[in-house]
Amino acid sequence: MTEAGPQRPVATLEGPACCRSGLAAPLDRSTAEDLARLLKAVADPARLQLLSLIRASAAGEACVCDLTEPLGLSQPTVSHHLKVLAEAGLVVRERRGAWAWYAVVPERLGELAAVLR
Amino acid sequence: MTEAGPQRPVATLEGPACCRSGLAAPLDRSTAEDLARLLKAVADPARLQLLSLIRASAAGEACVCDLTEPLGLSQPTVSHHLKVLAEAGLVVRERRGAWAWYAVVPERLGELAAVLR
DNA sequence: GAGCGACATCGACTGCCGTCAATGTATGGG
DNA sequence: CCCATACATTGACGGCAGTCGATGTCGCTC
Repeated sequence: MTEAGPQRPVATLEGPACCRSGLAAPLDRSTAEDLARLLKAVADPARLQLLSLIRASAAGEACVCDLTEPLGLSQPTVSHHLKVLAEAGLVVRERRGAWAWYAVVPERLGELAAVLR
Repeated sequence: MTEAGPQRPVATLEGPACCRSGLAAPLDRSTAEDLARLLKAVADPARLQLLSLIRASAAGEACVCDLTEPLGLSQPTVSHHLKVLAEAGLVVRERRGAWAWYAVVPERLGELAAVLR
């Protein structure tokens, strides 16, 4: 059921819209936990490499088989990391035949970057 | 000796200068680990609250005693988190009498944000 | 200088996270 | 229809990270 669950703890990050500068105002516990959850998804060497590899791919997307070797990790591990990234909304998955193609969501990365500065 | 160790694994993040867009090009393992180390320092609810609290303080700095209560954590735990942030270069410490004042380093946060987008 | 107050460090416990081998599921080809 | 391929899930293991109480250290005050 992990496939199409729209109510995930991914956090909105944008409260009342406007120019939220993130850490400008004191964060309450709940908001901080949401943000931390999202940052944890990126705070891993393997997942950072995955994001960079996918982004650097020809069409901006890549399948698992192309990612396993350059990372030097087993296929289940790569799948696991991609799932974490997907649940954080940082990548999207698209089944195409027997393959699963992953593409990064630049807007999501932008949100993350915007909150930090 | 932890006070003045200049050779810590904080990572430079800026390789050959220029406009490094971070995840644009494939990251090698070592670079990814450095970046992840830095992101891990921020990927924690308590530390995010600390950063926001310090930044929202009057003079842009705060002592431990002012941070313990709003976080609802023990003093040793707060000290621990501040040490992690300091080792990542995200905050600086200044002893003033019996108190220790912490201030955020906006440039460091900016670097982090720049790498993500 | 003796005692107090602010912070740092230590040691221990607990839970979470990254990793893999083994297994399950589905798609496509012969 | 059966097998090979691509990917996901499960279960288990090891290590790390967050938390606290207890203790250590430094500066201030009387």
